[in-house]
Amino acid sequence: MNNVTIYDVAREAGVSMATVSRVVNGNPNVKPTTRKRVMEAIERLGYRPNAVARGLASKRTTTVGVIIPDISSIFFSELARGIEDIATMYKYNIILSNSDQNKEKEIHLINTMLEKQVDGIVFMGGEITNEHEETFKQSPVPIVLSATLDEKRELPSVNIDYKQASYDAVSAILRQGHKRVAMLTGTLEDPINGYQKFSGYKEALHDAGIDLDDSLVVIGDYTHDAGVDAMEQLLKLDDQPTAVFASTDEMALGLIHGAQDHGKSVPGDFDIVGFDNTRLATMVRPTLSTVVQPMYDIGAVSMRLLTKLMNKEEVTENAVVLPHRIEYRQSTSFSEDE
Amino acid sequence: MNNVTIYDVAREAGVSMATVSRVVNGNPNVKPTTRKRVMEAIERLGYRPNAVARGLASKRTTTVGVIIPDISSIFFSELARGIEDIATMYKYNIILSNSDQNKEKEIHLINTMLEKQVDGIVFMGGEITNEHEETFKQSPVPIVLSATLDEKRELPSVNIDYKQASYDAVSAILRQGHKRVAMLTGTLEDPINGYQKFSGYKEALHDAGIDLDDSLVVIGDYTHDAGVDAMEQLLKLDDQPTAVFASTDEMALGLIHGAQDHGKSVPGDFDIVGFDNTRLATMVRPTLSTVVQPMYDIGAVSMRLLTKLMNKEEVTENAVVLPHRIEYRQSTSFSEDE
DNA sequence: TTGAAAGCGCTAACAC
DNA sequence: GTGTTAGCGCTTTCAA
Repeated sequence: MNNVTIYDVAREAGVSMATVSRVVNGNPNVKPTTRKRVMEAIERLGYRPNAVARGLASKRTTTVGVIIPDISSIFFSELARGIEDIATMYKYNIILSNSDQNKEKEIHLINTMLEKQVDGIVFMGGEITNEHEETFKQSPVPIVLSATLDEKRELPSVNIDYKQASYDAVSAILRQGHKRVAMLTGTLEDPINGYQKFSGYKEALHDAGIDLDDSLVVIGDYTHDAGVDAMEQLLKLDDQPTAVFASTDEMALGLIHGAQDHGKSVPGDFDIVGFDNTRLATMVRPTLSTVVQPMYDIGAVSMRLLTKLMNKEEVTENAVVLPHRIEYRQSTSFSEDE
Repeated sequence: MNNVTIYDVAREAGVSMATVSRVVNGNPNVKPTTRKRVMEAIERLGYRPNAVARGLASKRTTTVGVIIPDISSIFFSELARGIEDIATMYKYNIILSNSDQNKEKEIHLINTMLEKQVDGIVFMGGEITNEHEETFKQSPVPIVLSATLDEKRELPSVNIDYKQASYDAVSAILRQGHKRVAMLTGTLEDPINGYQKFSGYKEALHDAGIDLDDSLVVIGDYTHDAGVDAMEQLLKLDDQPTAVFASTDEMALGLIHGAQDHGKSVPGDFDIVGFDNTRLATMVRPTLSTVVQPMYDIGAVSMRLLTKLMNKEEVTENAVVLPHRIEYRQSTSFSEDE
């Protein structure tokens, strides 16, 4: 068992625990010969510092909490990897928990993590309610929102401009002469995949002088099957669309496959554009044209921002907005919009 | 800030800290009226127990470490979800770290987690070297291997029988009359995706009286592109295969797309079978026939096993082997092998 | 450059 | 049913 304490090392090396502590923590104020003696004692005894005791004494745990809707999602797991890599770089460990975007779970998880004395939290979620804000406000440690919108833009956060990205994608489609562009979106209750992206779609239509046609708007639950179903629904229309914009890549794949299942071809019969540029985008035929959201970077920047906040460094911009772009692949008959 | 301690609550409620501790920990030996008084004081003061102090005093952190090759992998993230769900069920939190299957990182991570006083570890990795075993042996807390092989079968672990699964898949293909069955495998250094699965392939061929043809064996790095490249390589052969078995789904998708890119059809020209049954298998056309590996369950069972070990419960079987089966979809021209 | 000593906030005997 | 009292293993002044 692991019962060697700093005290045992001190005795073994003939010094005080304070000195051992200094050596372990790389404090320069230790005579080299002493340091050597201590190191040897540590080695001999197989001493392993107890981070819990250290945390209690120092009030820092070098651990941050990460609340994520679903780690098995191809989208969020990429974000998580970005978070973890930067955390590792700054010597932090991560406590990871799934929330399923359930408000009660989210609040509960924040409290659990605060009990565990995390030094900060990265929060990925859906809607930020007043209750969320209340909880965030009570937190003694910084919290940054990652790929998650805070209406008021006062909380630290890292995102892209979803509405603008959506607007750009739909505008690019329209510029190719498409008159009937459908959208497969999330529900309007979903701030990003629903509200923001749909707003961009509407605005792009409006600016192109095209009326919104409700029959071209389908709501999906972000699964591949939702895409397949949506395409089936669109194919039943008398006046079918000639292009479809989906708010996630996975649904876009579903659209492509739904079309293919009915003998239609992409991009022959439909131009399809997705959103996110997950790895799925190149794992389909035709490969998917999509809006690039830099998931890994969003995670990485979120964690970097959190380290600054934890160190009480000066932060110029609290609400970081990363750039987006459109990657043209085979699912669209056009490939640039200059 | 959060400076309310158990002592403050005790004073506020007019009881001792021991009583507050009892209330907080749900100890039944507290008079209901007292409990109520304490609860109210807790509420009034906004007291939040400090899990670090509790961990130091009780020597239990209700936290377990999870070492994973890459959380952004569609395969491992599903496993992680299984682990996390069961951990939550048993009131544990998870410290999650990526190892990239790098031995030094793996060993380092184990030590870091032990410093943080985790109550147990779930380890996902590649090869278990002697150094790994040495480290595992030194651990004061239980470690279970998840989707990871320990040659000697002495460490707690949860897997399926990869070799048998591979054997079953290839045998099923051969039973359809295929004479030239190729395999896209990992390197032989990879215990599971390389060695085990390839062994099953060889044995199936052997039992069917077919000689191993080296030109039909391609090694890939588990990416979609590796599948595309492998198919290109196979298409150059004078004597082409009529079926290909891939050791992961993602590579199998690559095979399908590689064939399609060259105007070949699946399953017309090639029967393709994958391995894992990740969500990708149904996100492709034709949908992928594949060996079902219950990733979520492997994660869940691993964590369940760990809880038993942490509780020092009796464990009958240390090396758990979960069942596998083959799911037939559109990428094979046959659909059962009864 | 080093040591002594006082906590950090809680749990867990043990006593009453 | 409740209180007292040692620690848990470490960091961190403060002195020397």
